[in-house]
Amino acid sequence: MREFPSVFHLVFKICNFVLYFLFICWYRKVVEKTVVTVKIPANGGKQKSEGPPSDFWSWRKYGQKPIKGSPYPRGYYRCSTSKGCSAKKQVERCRTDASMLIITYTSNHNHPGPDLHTTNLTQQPKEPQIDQSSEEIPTIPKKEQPIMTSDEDASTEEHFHYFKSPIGSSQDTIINQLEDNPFKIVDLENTHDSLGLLFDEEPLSYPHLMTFSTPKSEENDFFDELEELPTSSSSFTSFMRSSFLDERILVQPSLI
DNA sequence: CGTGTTTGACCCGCGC
DNA sequence: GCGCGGGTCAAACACG
Repeated sequence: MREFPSVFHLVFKICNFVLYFLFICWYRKVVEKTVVTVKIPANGGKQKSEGPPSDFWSWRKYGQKPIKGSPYPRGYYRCSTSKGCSAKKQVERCRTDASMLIITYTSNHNHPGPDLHTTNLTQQPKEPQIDQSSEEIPTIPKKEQPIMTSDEDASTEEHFHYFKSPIGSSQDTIINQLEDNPFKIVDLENTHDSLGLLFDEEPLSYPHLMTFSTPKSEENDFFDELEELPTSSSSFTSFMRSSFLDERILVQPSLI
């Protein structure tokens, strides 16, 4: 009769393991997306500053599709820095706030990024440009774009505000970290209008995107947790907690 | 000539 | 099964 607790414990472990596995599947599918909103100047600018600011990767556009419910198309970019790199990103405009760019990064770079120390900001690698002659920005006619000097460009760069969401857009929620309200959860679908104001408060640095969480670390977490599996009944929740903390929003005001 | 963009066609998942 | 919407492919084209 003393076997009962051990059998029960074994079943519990198996269930725990299955839950781990299911969670990892879900986690990889959903959380591996990194959503970045970019605030661009409302008064526009020349083409160079219209696209997302450089993240030091080289991106190649491979498609563009109109999105239902949005007047702006979505551009699809693939990393061209290295062949075989599966890193992708989608660039679209906020449907309600044309000054907001929503960049969704998927997958990860499988190669080392360019050396930031040797990368001159004035000589940034080619970045996806949102050609104003195309339909990417239908609201800003090309001829009306004011010609900006390089200094204006530099100042424009400071107007880009970045936001990294630990949860993919598929959940329609983002977590916004502000000084007064660090863990405010915002419904993305309903608060596009407020995003600009929200993110104006906290400029984020872009180089984070160079090294956003990799599957390797997640795998390590996964196997590390697997090793702990028999020891704690609350390991699942702690794992989830730690995993989400690892995917915390990166806010670095150092570049101010 | 190499690289990147454009754009229509195609594929696939999902809901009805 | 069918239609729809999102994502990708690939040929044509542009550019330096």
